[in-house]
Amino acid sequence: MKDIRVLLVDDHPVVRAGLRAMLAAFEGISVAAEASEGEAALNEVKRLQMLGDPVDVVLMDLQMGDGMDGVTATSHIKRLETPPPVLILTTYDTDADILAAVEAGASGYMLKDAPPEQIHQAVVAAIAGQTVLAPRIAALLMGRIKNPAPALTPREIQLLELLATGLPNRSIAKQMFISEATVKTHLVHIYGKLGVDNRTAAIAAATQRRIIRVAGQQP
Amino acid sequence: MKDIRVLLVDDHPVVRAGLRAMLAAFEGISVAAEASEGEAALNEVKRLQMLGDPVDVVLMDLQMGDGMDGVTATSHIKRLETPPPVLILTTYDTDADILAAVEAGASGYMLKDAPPEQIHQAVVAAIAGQTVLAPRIAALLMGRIKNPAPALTPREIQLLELLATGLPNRSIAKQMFISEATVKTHLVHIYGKLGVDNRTAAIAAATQRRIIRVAGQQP
DNA sequence: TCCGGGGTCAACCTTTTGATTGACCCGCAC
DNA sequence: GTGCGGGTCAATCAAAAGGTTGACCCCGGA
Repeated sequence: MKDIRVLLVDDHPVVRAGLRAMLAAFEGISVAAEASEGEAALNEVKRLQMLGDPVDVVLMDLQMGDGMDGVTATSHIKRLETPPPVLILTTYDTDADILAAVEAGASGYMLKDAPPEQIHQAVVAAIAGQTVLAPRIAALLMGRIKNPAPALTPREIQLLELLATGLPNRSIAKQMFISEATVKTHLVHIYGKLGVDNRTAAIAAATQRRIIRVAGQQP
Repeated sequence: MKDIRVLLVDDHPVVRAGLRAMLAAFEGISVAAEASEGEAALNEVKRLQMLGDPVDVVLMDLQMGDGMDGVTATSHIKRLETPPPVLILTTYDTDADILAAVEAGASGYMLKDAPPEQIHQAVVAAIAGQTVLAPRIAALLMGRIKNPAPALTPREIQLLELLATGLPNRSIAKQMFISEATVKTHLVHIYGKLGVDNRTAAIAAATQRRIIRVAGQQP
């Protein structure tokens, strides 16, 4: 039987080397290619498909130093004709990342501190078409069901993240390519969902519920 | 000549495997042991010294899921009789732990996205007794010397903490038993010291410099 | 097909925040 | 005792943020 062909996407050479070494310990699996950034990853997927030697699964980090980020790359890959499953493998377990990644079409969400067997199993399960979630992620999602989720939209979360960096509405508008009026509209919605009435309280609430992460904060 | 003996300390199996594979590519260097957390690292150093087979250098991550963190572990190791050099190898360059790590006696500070040769060179330099800093870290430290610490007063920090919970000036005033005018005065001072011009940015700056801690944030 | 939600924008008005100036009290170091 | 920094307060004006209403577009599901 042919080996499972994996594409590694991570901006850290150390992590790529680690995954490569880790996967090498298992039978029937091999690293087809590596990419240090989203755009390169997309091109690799396309290139190998063109060559008739497609990757079976993509292991994708979310945080990328520069270049296209993991969520964007995932959604691009998922828009291909015959997209491979994309397994997110990242360091953090915040809502912002998870929701965006799942919406972008990711087949799973694993944390980097997972033991080798778990990562291997996740890869196999992803190829089988299953959705795999790290236990901590699963628990987090369960908790969210019991605790009526605020249900912020991706756009709102994106805005919230800019908000937390201390930008005024005007700058947020520029960065998001929308008008200040729209920023205000989003803010009103966010305040309503979070049950607050000012930006500072919104950041506090969102941080507490792990919807966003703030500077200097550990996973 | 005897191999350089390295101790790897990182809570992520993936990263440990990566470093191991990466170092294996170089001559004259070998991984003597691994630890997933600070206390285990300290014990490994002691154990190998006792066996008369001491490690020559420690590669230490700062962020540790649970157990003793990297800074604490470093200072413990440095209190041994014949401490090996400790090279910090971490993900963030915004981390306020940089200063703490250097104070704890770290011989260097590298980022995980560094290419293999750089990491190898850093290890060699650390053993030679040199201090090695990633270019980005060096630049950051320089900036911090030029821009000395803000030196907020206790009262200002207290206010900042209330600020971070999302309270408006009026409520902060009540909780601190002062007038709203005084709250504003304090805020102006805080903004000046932190180099910002609004409350949200003040929280972001104070959080990043670990002046305050926000909800949901780990120590 | 119609409806609803997400996303966008504008006008308007109120409230809050930010910036400036000036003032007073207190304790402590010089 | 004089000066200085921390802490307190007030008045005032300008700027930003918050709240409301109403509107348009697009898309996907009932």
